[in-house]
Amino acid sequence: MFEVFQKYLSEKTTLTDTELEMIQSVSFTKKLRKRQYLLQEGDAWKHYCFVAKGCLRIYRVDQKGVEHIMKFCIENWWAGDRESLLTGSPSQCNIDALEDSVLILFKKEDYDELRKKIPAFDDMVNTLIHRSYIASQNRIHSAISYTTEEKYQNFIEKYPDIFSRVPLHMIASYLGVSAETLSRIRTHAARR
Amino acid sequence: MFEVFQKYLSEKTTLTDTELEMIQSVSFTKKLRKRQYLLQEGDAWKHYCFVAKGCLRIYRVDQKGVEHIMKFCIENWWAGDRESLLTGSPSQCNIDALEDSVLILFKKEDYDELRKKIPAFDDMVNTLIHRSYIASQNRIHSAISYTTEEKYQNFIEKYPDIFSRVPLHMIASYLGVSAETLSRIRTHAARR
DNA sequence: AAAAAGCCTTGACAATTGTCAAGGCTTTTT
DNA sequence: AAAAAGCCTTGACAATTGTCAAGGCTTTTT
Repeated sequence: MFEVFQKYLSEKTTLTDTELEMIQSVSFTKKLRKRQYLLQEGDAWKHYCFVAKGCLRIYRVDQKGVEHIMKFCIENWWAGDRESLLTGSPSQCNIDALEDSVLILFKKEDYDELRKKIPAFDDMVNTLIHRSYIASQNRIHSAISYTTEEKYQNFIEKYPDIFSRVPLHMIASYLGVSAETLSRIRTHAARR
Repeated sequence: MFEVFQKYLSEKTTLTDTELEMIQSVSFTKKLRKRQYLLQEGDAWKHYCFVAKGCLRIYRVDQKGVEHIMKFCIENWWAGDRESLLTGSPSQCNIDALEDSVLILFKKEDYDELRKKIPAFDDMVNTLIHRSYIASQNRIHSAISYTTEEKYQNFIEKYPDIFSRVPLHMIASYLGVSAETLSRIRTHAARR
């Protein structure tokens, strides 16, 4: 499965064979069956994790036991909890697999080492975090500005590939509305 | 006013006098009177901007003409639009001053040059973007998980210094609720 | 193959929120 | 000093949303 990651790298940057070999040598693969956990609340997260196949979901659970989905991660996305990774604190997130999945993992130290040794890799990672930040800002904008219907339409437009493989009640959770409300918005929208 | 930025730098990293001189030599100061604009929708944003004094607000305007506040920036915060900066596209944001303000600015190219030449500065900037991302994630969590009252309490806890100098209707906008609803939540909360 | 679990929709009703309007107080402008 | 603008609150009412419950369909498990 490393070839999926290799393809991803080749689309994002240019590496020599030696550099690619360095990257591969510190990577390791993990397979997750549907419903298995990659991370549970309270544990510290210490890796970088690339999704080569499948679909993960990152969520937090509130005091009432309700799950709130922070992110879906399909092929070519990165999963993990940056807060726990950066601060070393126990994670508030759970990550589990919505489908059987294959992941390419790096220990934080190895990954940081790669960034120091391979400038092109470092640049790529920099761009990545920038883009993640921008995506977050746009999601915040959606959350505070859009009506529920607009949030839903925006999600479909932006993530058609996620929309088609994830249950609707999870999309509702991601958008911050109840499953029933999303259902009603859908029937309402379909009628027009 | 550069000394405010210098103090900020000394708290975040360690630099030699030469490095500090390099940074100062490419920086420039801008003063903004209350209600003046730093950036208007449609213009490209090409700087990094540190707030040495005052208070700015970054907001977007929707189709109905309603403003939605993305961020408040007080002393020691960074203002700007990373999306426009990274992609070169025209900004969807407006930035204006809520108080008379003093800003330390860098052209993007100069800033990037500093990062290349000064590893400690580069590390600092890296940490900064990471923390910004984490803060965004937590705001998303608040937006999709909390009740309006919880969002409000969370804001006061996290940003007491912003809370005390910004009008309530702007905090309402930041939280994604109407000013009237926030007002009612406040009277309700005060009664207990 | 049968049973269980998961997913989505719909109804009923209560709770929350937005909108419009008005009024009082404070701050800014003239 | 007077006028204007900005800010916050409150009422009335409609619109939106959440919660609970039930039912039908599909997928997964036994």
